[in-house]
Amino acid sequence: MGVRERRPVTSVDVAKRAGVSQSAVSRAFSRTASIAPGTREKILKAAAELDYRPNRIPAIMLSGRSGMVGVVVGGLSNPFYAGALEHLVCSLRERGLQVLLVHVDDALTLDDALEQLLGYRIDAVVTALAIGSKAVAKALDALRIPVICFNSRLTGQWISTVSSNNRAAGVVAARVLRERGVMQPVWLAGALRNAASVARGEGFRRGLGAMAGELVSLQGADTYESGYDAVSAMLLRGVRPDGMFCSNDMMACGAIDALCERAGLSCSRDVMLLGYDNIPQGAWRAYDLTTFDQGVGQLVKTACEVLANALEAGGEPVSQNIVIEARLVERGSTAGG
Amino acid sequence: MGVRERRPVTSVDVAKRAGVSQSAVSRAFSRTASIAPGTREKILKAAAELDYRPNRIPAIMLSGRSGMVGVVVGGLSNPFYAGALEHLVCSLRERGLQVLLVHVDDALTLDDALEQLLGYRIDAVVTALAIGSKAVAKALDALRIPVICFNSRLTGQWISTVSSNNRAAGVVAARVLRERGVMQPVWLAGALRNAASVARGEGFRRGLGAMAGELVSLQGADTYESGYDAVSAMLLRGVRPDGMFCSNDMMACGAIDALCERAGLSCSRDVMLLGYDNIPQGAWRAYDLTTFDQGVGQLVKTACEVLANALEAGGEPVSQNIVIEARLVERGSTAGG
DNA sequence: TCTTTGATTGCATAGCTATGCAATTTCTTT
DNA sequence: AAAGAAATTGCATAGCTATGCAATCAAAGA
Repeated sequence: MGVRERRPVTSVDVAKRAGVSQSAVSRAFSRTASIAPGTREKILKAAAELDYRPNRIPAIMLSGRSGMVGVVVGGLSNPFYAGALEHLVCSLRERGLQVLLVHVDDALTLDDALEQLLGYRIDAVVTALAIGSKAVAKALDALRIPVICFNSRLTGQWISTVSSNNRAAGVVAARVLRERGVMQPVWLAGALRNAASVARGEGFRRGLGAMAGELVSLQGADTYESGYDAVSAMLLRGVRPDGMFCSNDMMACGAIDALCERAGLSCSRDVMLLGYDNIPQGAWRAYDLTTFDQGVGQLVKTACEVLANALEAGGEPVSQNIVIEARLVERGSTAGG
Repeated sequence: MGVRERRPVTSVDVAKRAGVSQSAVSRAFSRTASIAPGTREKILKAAAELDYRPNRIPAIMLSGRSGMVGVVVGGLSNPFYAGALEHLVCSLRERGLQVLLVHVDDALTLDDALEQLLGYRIDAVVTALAIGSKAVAKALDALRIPVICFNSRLTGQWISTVSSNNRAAGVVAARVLRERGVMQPVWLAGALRNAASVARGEGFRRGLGAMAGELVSLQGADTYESGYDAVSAMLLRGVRPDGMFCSNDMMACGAIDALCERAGLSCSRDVMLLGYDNIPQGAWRAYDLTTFDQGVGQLVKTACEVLANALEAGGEPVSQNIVIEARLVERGSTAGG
């Protein structure tokens, strides 16, 4: 048998074996093309025997569309983002789009990463970056391909956003605490440049109304540790809250642990507490956290629809901004008693 | 100015503007090619003015190498996998490899997904699937490209594995519990087809030695809920453990919560408990979980090296199996008192 | 100055598929 | 049965870059 050829199987090989032209092979694998059922069957049989897989690369060259979407993530350590990514990958695949994944620490990495992705002629970009600056927006807009951002305030000709109604949720959080007689409310903010966090804080303050004067604001950084540390410091300063709203669930868990461990305060009995994101860990019995569910499924589905619209716009920039209401999920941390 | 052309900028456009040939442009963007510094500068300037990005697609056709690696994940809801993915994406990018991400629920999805990925001529596959069957191994091996699996027993000409020493860790877990006077050990297993879990259980049983007769084995499914439920059922049956080894941290957290809530048992004071994976949540104060750290960094680094080897093998199948020792991380859940 | 060497550049091509168009075959209709 | 309509098929080509090869040019040595 001589040397085993490693040359990949092409449509020409299949055509030869099936006794048809190369174009027939191409059509056999296309859903829309016109081809006789018998011919298709014959070709698919030959293809299976040769273990032929249609090569998408030449098609990309011809159409200029790769069918790949660049997905930029940062902070997968937050289960909310990990879950969102999982949903996103599935939804995009259902639409025949592949995910080219990039992880980003800072703006520098982002530029680099985008350069590389552009070489692959990605059709669009989806980002779940919590933090976005004007520079980032500019870099994304310069790509001249559709960009979809979650919970971001980035703007641009090509940039669409899908966000939960952070401000409204903040108002609701305040109402819940007021209704239950909270006298000393505390707001635990996320990273300074996290637009969603800022909006949640604004809503909370507004919702507190007359009580806003009593509000104590803490600065966190979106992580469990930052929540734990911020609340520990607050306790050392002698502040004794009876109600808290935390910009996300990770920090909320940190806050609960600090309250308990540093001051013996029990969440719910001594302090009512709300988080945001509805991560699985918030439902763990040790935390039993009241929180806001952004509806990851809905969020991702909407993002995909926006994306599909933008891709069909035929090279014209599309910019939509969609807001989805978050749903309050009440658990033990606001049950009182 | 007429109609704005949407045709993407090609190397020919840059060549024209810079007054050189198309090949010169190609060489200007290549690190190895021979080109005069002045010429390169001139070309890069023209390229920047036109906003030209080298297109990798034609190069893929010529070389047959896409520079993309298919990464198959399932269960990103386990923070261990989410973290591993994050590391992996970064490490691969440092080596100039892009990540084409696929999420998989079951074997069916996998076949579909692989079909699609093959169309993009991926150079290799990396999987972090906890669960692998013979059918999966066969499907992967049939791709005739390097495959790297984490913590798996999949075998094949093209399949390499990188695993932590699950059995040895199980032995260590048993020793820890024995040394601290545990009389009623319990093993909480992960999903049945999870090879890593099986190995951990075997090691644990072996490490218990004479005490293995007392061992109570529970069946979980790798999730928090499954751990909570399995332990709750055990408590209902009247079993009162004083030492537990859980196949992963998620289940360990569920176990701790069930012990406390269903039987008022305190982890550490009444029950010594170990997990596996060292997920961030295990370090949260509410759990303070002793666990085994697989060393994600090391694991991923090794996987990338194996991958690089395999890619350099020039089409010949490569199969390595590397085992890394897990490190015991002692925290409060085994502190006693 | 002439030859030799090395560096730089351009030409031409390969790589594989999808698709417009024309040619051919099959089916319908009268 | 003939003509027209519809379906099917093959031919030829575009799409963009990297690279072997030959040609050109500059520099160095004789």
